[in-house]
Parts: sequence; structure tokens; C-alpha cells
Amino acid sequence: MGLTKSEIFTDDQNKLASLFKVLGHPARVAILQYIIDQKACICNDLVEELGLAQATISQHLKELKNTGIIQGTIEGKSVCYCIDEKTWKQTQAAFNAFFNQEVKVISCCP
Amino acid sequence: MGLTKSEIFTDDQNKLASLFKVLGHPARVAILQYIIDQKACICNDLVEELGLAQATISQHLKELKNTGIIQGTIEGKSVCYCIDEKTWKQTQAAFNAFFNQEVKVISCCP
DNA sequence: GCGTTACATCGTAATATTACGATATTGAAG
DNA sequence: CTTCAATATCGTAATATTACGATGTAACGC
Repeated sequence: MGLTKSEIFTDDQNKLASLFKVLGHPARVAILQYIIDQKACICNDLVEELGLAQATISQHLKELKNTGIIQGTIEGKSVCYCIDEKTWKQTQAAFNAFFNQEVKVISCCP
Repeated sequence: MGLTKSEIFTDDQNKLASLFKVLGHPARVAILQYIIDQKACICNDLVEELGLAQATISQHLKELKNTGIIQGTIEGKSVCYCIDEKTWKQTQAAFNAFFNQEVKVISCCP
């Protein structure tokens, strides 16, 4: 046990859940916010900004990169990370599709 | 280690991350979708709908209840779950606030 | 009362995540 | 070529999550 039974869910459910999951950690939320705020790419100011070890930041960046939400470009000896607009918009659309069902919600438990 | 360092993040970041986190599992996405689709409350048709053990479903429902997204009302010998509109709207607002930053995103890595 | 149904909770095994130090790797500077 | 700075990756300890069987509990029908 302890292993998520992905087989029993739809692709959409698995995909949506894994998008939510990657954002389900404060460090990754903070990283994304930082990248968005700086508007431009940052490298590892992140290590100084957040109080986490370089290895830890690198690991979180990797997870964000794996979903495609951010992309990294090598620039000299550092790496420039930024939002991947295409994936970001897809992610946004997926979330909106999920949350737009809300209009139909009728609370039935008084 | 292995323990998330919540102290180093803002309350907003921690809150947002924990909202994302609870939705970061396909079973909980499926449960929410089912509750929304049925429009009305359901009890544990969920156990039959999804192929998970009753204990597992109950555990997932508890996590959803803890965030306040759903609420359960005892109705005879069964429990009626439904979306808690207030929390749902707050959640939606939190997500929207996060995703609306997107307009400022400029991809700087060609 | 007794059995049944619909849950919740407990205990626990399997697995995943988080964090970090240590150790590559790669490019720039000297 | 050597050194340093910026990162990635590896190994691993601490902790968390997922799933389930077993067991508790409360409400109903009899």
C-alpha cells in the first residue's frame, strides 16, 4: 500500500491532481511567486530569498520544471528560470475548468 | 529532515499550498467532482463509484472536510456530504488571486 | 434486546516527500 | 590548466501520505 492507485482514475483526474500537487508545497508557491514578481528570470537568488539549502531549491525547481510550468535556460554559469507561458496558461485553463463547475453547486445540507 | 519548514514561508503561502495540496490527489479530485456532479449530497456511493476501500474514502473525506471545502451532515445512519459554498468560494478566490498574477509574466528566456 | 447498515477511527505496511550534506559538472576568470 | 561560482545530482535520514483490514460507534429495523 501507500501507493496511489492512479489506474482507477481518469487521465483528467490524474493530471489535474498532479498539477495541484506540485503547487501543494509552500516552497514551490514561494518560488513561483518570486519568479512572477521579478518578471524577469532569476537564478538562485532563491537560495538566499527562501531559507532553504541549495540542493533543496534545486529539487523543487526540478519538480516545477517537470510539470512544464517553468523553464530554465543556461546562461553562462547560471541558469535563468522563468514561467513557461504556454504551460502556465494550460494550467490556468485546467484549474478554471475545474472551478467553473462551482456555479451548479447547491448546498443541500442545512 | 523530511519536515516542511513552514516557519520560513508567509501565512498566505502556507495556506495556498495546503489548499493545493488537498486537491493534489486524484481520489480527492474525483470525490469533489462526484459531489459537484450529483449537485445534491451523497453518502458513500463513493465507495462503490471509486474503487477504494471504505476506510480510504473516509480518510480522504476527512481531509476535504478539514479544509472546509466540503461539509458533512448526519442524516439518519448515513452522512450527507456537500460542498461548503462559502469555503469553496474563498478557495476559488485564493486560486484566482494566484493565477491572475499571470498577466505580468514575460518570458525572458528565448 | 439483537442484528445490520453506514460510517469513523486505529494500527500498520508500503511508499513518497522533504531536506540537506557531499560530491559531480560545467563555464568563466585568471 | 587551476580555481571559483552556480548549479545538478546522489545518498540518506526524518517525516508524511496512501491504503487497507480490523475494530469501534451510532442509528435504524425487528
